[in-house]
Amino acid sequence: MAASAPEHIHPREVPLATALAALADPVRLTLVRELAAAEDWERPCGSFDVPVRKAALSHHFAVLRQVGLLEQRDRGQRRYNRLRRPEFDERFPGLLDLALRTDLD
Amino acid sequence: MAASAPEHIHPREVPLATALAALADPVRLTLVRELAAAEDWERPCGSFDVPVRKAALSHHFAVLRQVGLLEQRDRGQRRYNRLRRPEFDERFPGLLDLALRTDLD
DNA sequence: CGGATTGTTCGACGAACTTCGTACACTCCT
DNA sequence: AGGAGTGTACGAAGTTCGTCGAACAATCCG
Repeated sequence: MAASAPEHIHPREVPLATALAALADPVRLTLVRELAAAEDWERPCGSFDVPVRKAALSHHFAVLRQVGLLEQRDRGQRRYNRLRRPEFDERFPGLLDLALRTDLD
Repeated sequence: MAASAPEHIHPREVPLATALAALADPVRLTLVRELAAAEDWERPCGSFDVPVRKAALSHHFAVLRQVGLLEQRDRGQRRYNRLRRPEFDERFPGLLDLALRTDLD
């Protein structure tokens, strides 16, 4: 699995422009939407349907982590994911709701 | 003034990711905020306090126009600006409000 | 008309972003 | 111990983005 434990930061410390840039990407938007449709800790990194290889996928997960939207936890040989929805909503009200609206694509 | 009349498109035709990308830039964020603080048609393009030359400034205005957030109108030798706030809010509820919150920077 | 003002367009440059392949780290299972 | 499975780190390549200077267009004014 991963070489190092993932570092998490709180959405509080994230500038608005950084959060917008993180969500302004089709791959990351897909990740966020699939995560929102699943239970917390249900999905390991490799279980997402996106058209990039695992190196790029790992990068996108890092971006989402660095805006405080994603939390990761290692269990066994996999890294499981969870959306930090309450924390992110508190900092950027309505933004995640907007990102989940597939009718706006 | 301008070489061609500005072309406007409605926010309805703008994908979410494009709108997010347009607002994920510090210069454009400044433009939007100064516009929000002014009356409609009050500010010509050259009246904004941003650290870029006019070529770059023109580019940023074009980006905002192409996401349906900015409307421009020529009068005399100047091009005046207005935020298309109701239209944009209808398409992306809450997004502009978020962009105007300087406490999130 | 001629000059000043305002903003766009064009071509170019550097920085940043995205992706990839490969190598490595960690865990589970036999 | 060894092998398979999962994800990260690193370096390289290609693309996109933001910026600039210079040239151009349109308007106003003397």
